[in-house]
Amino acid sequence: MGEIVATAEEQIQPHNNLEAWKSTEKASPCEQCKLRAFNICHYLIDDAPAAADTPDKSMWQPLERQRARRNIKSAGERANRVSILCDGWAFRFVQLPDGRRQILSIIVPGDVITPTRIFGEQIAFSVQALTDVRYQKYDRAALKGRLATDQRLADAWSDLILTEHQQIFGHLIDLGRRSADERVAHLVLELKARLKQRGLVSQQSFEFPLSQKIVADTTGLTPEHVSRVLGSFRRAGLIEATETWLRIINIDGLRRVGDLRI
Amino acid sequence: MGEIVATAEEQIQPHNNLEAWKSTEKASPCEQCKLRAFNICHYLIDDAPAAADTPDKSMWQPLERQRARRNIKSAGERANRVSILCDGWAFRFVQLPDGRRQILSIIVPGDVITPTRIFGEQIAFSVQALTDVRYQKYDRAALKGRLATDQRLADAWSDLILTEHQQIFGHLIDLGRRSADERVAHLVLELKARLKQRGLVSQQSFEFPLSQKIVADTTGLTPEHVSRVLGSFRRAGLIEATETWLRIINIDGLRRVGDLRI
DNA sequence: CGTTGCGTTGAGTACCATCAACTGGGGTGG
DNA sequence: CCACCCCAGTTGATGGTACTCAACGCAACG
Repeated sequence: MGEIVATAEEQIQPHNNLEAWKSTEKASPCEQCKLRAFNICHYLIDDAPAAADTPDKSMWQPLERQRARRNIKSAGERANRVSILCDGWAFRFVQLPDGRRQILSIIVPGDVITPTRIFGEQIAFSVQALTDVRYQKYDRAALKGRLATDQRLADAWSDLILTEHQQIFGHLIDLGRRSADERVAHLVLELKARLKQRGLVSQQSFEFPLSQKIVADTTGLTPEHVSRVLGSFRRAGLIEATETWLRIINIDGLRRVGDLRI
Repeated sequence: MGEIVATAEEQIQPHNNLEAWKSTEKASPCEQCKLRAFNICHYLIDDAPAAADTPDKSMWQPLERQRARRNIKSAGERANRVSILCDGWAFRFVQLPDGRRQILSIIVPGDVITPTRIFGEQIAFSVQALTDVRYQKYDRAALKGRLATDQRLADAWSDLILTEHQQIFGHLIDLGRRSADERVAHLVLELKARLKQRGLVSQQSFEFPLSQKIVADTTGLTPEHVSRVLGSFRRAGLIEATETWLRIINIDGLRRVGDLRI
């Protein structure tokens, strides 16, 4: 882990817009959000129909915050809010009584934390913050109301659910039928693709705040083995990584390992 | 595999209502369906609102049929129909170019084949018939229309999607964090629970038309290992099985192996 | 300066895959 | 009617991938 992605931090600063929010919190926190152009918020805010029945006071609420390693939601909890992750990373997971843990999916900035919550109050998994996070809550009923009248928002939300489904299926294939190398490479490439859609990748390098324990619990491996796999990737000149950033050096090589087409 | 569940076939005959349909095919094929009380069709047909805007001619269409081992849908295909499996079993799967195959889920009689198709035309997986099957197709747009006006149907459909989600999450946990024994036991118990909801379990015994190759592709194992696991279950007095039926002898023992609570 | 958490590395091992041979049943064709 | 094949399942031998257990370095932190 000696080699450092020296310039990465200057290139992208996903957190810096938060500094701006702090000072203007009485206005909409979404005002200066750089993700808005690339995620569902575009349809919620910018593209709202002219006759929007909801000047939606919920949109002017201050953001919720949570610190790294704290749970945002717990399995079985009931709630009538749908949250969107404005800043920071999180993950959905299930904790088994004997200590085993399976991470169901990683949530990156701009994602909806619980897209299926529009269908029901309860969720079957817990959500934990991976970094310090801020998120916006929307009232479930109000959202459902808007989905009923705003066709473009409804379509976008449908897309969200379908995309999530495909991600889960990809994950199932990884866990059921792919080797450790394939799983890890695939995870890296998938996260890169998702971050790219949000404008958070530059020069093949991006924020990657996953500890090896988190990677292990996502890919169904042990942390020790993840260390070996990532080590082999590094020695093969495929990637470079620090604690919080990752740069893909040889993307074709990495794809050869883990971007197996479905 | 010597021991036979001698009386099972007399106890339940899930296929026999089809014989009735054959002779009355000009009427609604759903007329005599025994599953209707237990699945989404209840809300589609029996519980239709008085002012149903749709005397839905689609409901009077003859059933589609497909023979065992043939694909019902292929990944990437576009279609504007949502299908409900009236009779027989099927499975959703992804075929990898190198021959590996992962089964995403098993579809039992009464299930919606593609619940998420209401959100979009395309699906990411293929569906294959496991036995001879018959299914009813509904027009996606018409269904969406009814969902918009019929609250109980909409709620039922939401439930469908949430339930499917939870099943998938359970599957992810199995593949990522559970041993072969646990996976197989869990699969058996999950299918039993789902069949029970449809009134298709009697005396702990139920139809089970999955070959060991199918079980292997579902659980991420090899057929040989599935054979060993099922063999050990049989020798331990947990289950009895024929090619198409399965009886749980010692449900507590089986639960101790694979019903680990989430 | 001890502690704690994370990553790395090594040695030994277990679980499951792979390869192979064999069985029995069902279908097919001579 | 029998020979044959094919498929599903079983069983054994062998091996590899990834796990387990353990020790250690290192940075952050109180």
